[in-house]
Amino acid sequence: MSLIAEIAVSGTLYSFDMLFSYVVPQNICGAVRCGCRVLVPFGKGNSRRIGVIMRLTDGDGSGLKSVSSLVDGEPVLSEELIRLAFYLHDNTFCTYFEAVKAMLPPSMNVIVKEKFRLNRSFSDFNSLGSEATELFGKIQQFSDDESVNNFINNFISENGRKTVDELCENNAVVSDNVFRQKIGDAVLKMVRLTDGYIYCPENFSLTPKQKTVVRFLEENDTASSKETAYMCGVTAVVIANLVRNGAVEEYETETFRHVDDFSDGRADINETLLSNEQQNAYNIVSEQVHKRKPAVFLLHGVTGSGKTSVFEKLISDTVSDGRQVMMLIPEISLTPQVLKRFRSLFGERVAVIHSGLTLGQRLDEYKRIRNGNADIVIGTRSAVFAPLDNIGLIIMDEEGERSYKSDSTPRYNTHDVAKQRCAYHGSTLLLASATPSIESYYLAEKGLYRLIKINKRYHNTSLPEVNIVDMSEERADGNITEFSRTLVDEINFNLQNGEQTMLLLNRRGYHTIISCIDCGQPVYCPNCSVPLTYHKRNGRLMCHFCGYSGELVKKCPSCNSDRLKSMGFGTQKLEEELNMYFPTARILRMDADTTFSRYSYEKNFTDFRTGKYDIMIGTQMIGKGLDFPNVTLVGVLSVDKALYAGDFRSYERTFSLITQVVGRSGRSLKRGRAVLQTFIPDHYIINLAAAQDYESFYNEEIALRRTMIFPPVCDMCVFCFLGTDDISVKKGADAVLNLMRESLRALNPKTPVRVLGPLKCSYGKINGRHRWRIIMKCKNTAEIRGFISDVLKKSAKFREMSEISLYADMNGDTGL
DNA sequence: AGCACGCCGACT
DNA sequence: GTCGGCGTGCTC
Repeated sequence: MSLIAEIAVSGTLYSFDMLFSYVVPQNICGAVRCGCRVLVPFGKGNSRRIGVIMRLTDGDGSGLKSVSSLVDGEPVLSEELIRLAFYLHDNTFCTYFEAVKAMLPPSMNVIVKEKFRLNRSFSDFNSLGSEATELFGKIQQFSDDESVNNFINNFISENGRKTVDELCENNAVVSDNVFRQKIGDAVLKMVRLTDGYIYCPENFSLTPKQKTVVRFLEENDTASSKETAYMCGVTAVVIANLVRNGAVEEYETETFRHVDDFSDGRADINETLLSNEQQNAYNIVSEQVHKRKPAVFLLHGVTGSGKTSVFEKLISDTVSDGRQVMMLIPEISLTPQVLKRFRSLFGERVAVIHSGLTLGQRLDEYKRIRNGNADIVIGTRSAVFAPLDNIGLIIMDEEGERSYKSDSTPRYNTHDVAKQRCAYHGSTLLLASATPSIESYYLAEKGLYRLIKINKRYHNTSLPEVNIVDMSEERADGNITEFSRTLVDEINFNLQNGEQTMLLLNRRGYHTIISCIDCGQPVYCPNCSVPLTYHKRNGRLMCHFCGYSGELVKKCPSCNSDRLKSMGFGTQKLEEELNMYFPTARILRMDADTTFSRYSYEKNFTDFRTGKYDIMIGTQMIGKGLDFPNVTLVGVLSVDKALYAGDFRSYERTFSLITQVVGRSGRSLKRGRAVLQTFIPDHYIINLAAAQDYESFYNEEIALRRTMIFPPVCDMCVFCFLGTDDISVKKGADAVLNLMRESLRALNPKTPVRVLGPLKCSYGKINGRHRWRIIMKCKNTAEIRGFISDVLKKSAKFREMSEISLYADMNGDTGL
């Protein structure tokens, strides 16, 4: 009998993934525990791979390979998180290792490197075969360890590692494992011209692209590599070549960001005063938290109802009961003031997890949580895996946001993971939003979630007064600008009264695209099926999906006509019109083009809040969770297109967007106003959003979902096929469709399963990969998940699928 | 995905 | 008689 470890091994494909069993060698038996990372030999070549021990059993180890070495003294995953990894594996169709990896901070991605050295006292040549003896002879010619290591590594890459392994087994060569933890590499790569170039430019012969870069650096002295590449419209290769021939040098700066900003001082939770409705919500949830039994609440509060104050009280209450709190928010970079607020209330007991931290900082926060030094965790989606061991309460703010659904492997839904954790810890899940997801409200209606409402705004201000403006009338009256007369009047009113205005644009219409007057075709990205957008800042056409950048074309690529026009409500046109209407207004433009680093958002928002601007203009991002007390007017320039985005959730999203952004208006003492510009003023979504009438919207929408059979009435699994050749991707999808039809006949599930497709995805090509999808309406049961897993595994062996990748996504986006 | 095995053609 | 093409099958 020996100790057997069942291990989630890295680098496996879903089609052959499983837990792999290894014998634990005697010398590390005492130290090995579940949740520890190990190094194991894998595959024919026995290359070393990292893995995580998921189970330990006693058994017969004959025929099994042995664990090579132990990486961690202490487990990196608790028993609960290991269970959660199994859950992720079973529910999101990912490999065991992918599931495990999602729960660890990114800096735990160790890179394993094997380092070889020669045993110089080795003499037992009789035990070696002829090839091994010959190789040993060659290795002996190197005098230092470094060259020995290089030679052996080269030998392995050319000849495989069989002979080297023989030498290792006989102790002629020793293999050490070197782990390189990737931490602290969150630095910004900067470039500048070298002194050598500045003094003697004539010594360098440069290609045209290199010249652009050099000219750019002459003007700007220094810039980040990324920005330089962006501004010059070149790839990183050009810069790398300049570095190689010595004209440009690279250096690094810390991406500086103050996480621990306590400058707001200390705040006292007792100063938070609750309204009757808030107090009632607090009482209900708090009572449940103390019961220590899992339960889910849906807090539906109108915009500006002060949900955050309820959260604060609940958090304080839960931690004083000796339990931990997790607060999840959709996008952390947009809510710095929330963070500051929590820091000032709870100080260092708060840990923050989000992508803006450096890897080192993230690891520190992770350790603080694991060691029990932080009992309040605030973070985005991935923070749901925080290594807390005694959770009392999980809060999901703006629970209807789609960012809670992961769109890369593992494709989990944060709601479901949070529920798993609550079930384990006996904790309360509090979902909160002004516009809950249809799914959540449906479950609340069915009595599975307990619904709590806050109907009044905190300061008792009424909801904004909304004016819906029919843009077709404006056009008919000869107004061809994007600003209706009503909106212009309202903005002028605000300018005169020193009050602030926010303007929301639809992202699609915001970008300028170039299209041909003669054939009507827009200029497309060569890798993706989206039109390129014109960037004023670098004067180039760029693709937002793959990062392609090209010269501004002079001729239409489809018909060669030179009559091109810029289309869309682009930046330039917008600015011209703003200048025309409001020549003296101070305007803050928030878009990806002006804000290179996402952290300039924070500064911009602060500047806006402190009154340095009169008008803020931007896309979706300005609608989310921000609190600007002096904003009394919100203008929605156009969101019509979002209603027809081709996903069954388009209405839901548009309703939510309009409701949220209109709710930004008049959050303090003055009543707000809003102007909604639209070409379809009678559309019920627009009217219900204007009235902030969530319940009526829900009733309409759920009726629609029932007749059409869409979630939450059923579940939807999307099978997405990707590959370089469009026709073969379609063929692969067809083959898999056949398989599905056949196995479904044998399966005969309790609820009907409907399979649609294959359909081309709405973005038919991204990054040069064509995309097709099969949509399956079903009920998300263990049986159906087994079926899906089976289809994925079987189809990987199809000849038609050899060059095509496939993933399944349960209840994700169906349109993409 | 790697990696090795294996079964056929073209070379010394 | 051997080198190397890439089809097939496995990964504890």
